[in-house]
Amino acid sequence: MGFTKKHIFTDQINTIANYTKVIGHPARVAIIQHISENKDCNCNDLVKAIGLAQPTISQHLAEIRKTGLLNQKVKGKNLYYTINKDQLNECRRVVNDFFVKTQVSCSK
Amino acid sequence: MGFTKKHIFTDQINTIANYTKVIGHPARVAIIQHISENKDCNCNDLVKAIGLAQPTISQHLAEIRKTGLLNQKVKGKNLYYTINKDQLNECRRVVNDFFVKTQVSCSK
DNA sequence: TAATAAAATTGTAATATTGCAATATCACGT
DNA sequence: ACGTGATATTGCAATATTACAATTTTATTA
Repeated sequence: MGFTKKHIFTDQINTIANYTKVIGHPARVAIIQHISENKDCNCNDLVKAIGLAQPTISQHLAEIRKTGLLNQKVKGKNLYYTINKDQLNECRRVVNDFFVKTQVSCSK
Repeated sequence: MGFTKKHIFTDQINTIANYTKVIGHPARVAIIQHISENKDCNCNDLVKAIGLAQPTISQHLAEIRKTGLLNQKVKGKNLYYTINKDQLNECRRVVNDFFVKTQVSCSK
């Protein structure tokens, strides 16, 4: 095989896994942190700061974007990224709910 | 390539990614939830409850074990799993710190 | 319009992951 | 010791992921 059998799981479970999967790579953690810490951060800045090639960073950015965690602002030929705070909060809520639910269940 | 360049990231970032990567697969989310919700849950129970083959469940269990999130209790020929609450709490703390740090940074 | 600069896309190689059948291991009961 | 049941391991096929070079796209500026 090689592919994940998503159809056998509930939407709720897939949602949790989708969010955590994005944060499940150090480059994407570093990208999210760098964007949050630096106003007017573009792809090139991330390439320099993180040390992966430009296509690699661009690819990771696309993965993060899929979950709605990024906003883009075009200024001339530059594309500046910021964190979508609402979506980050939603992501945090989903992940936190997983922890809370699990902790409550296993304390019964 | 194909492998993750972990050495270019800080330990802190790799720790976050390691924890979230484990939760980044729906089968592992389902396994963790099922174990937390059911006392005396063994591998066979998970196979029946989740619907993946026994070797697949066993493999996912091994991945979750690597992060220290599981305890094992041998009772005869059965192996019962429970959640390691301390480690789950540590995991929650690491992931929550990531969210807090990111939210604080991008609100400046 | 040509040169430049930034970022996405394409193509590709290497490695990792997912899933399962078959087998091995381990502990119990007979 | 033998059979049984539970789980881990092995081996393998299919797919996904990671990373980068080369190229394309897009917008800007000379």
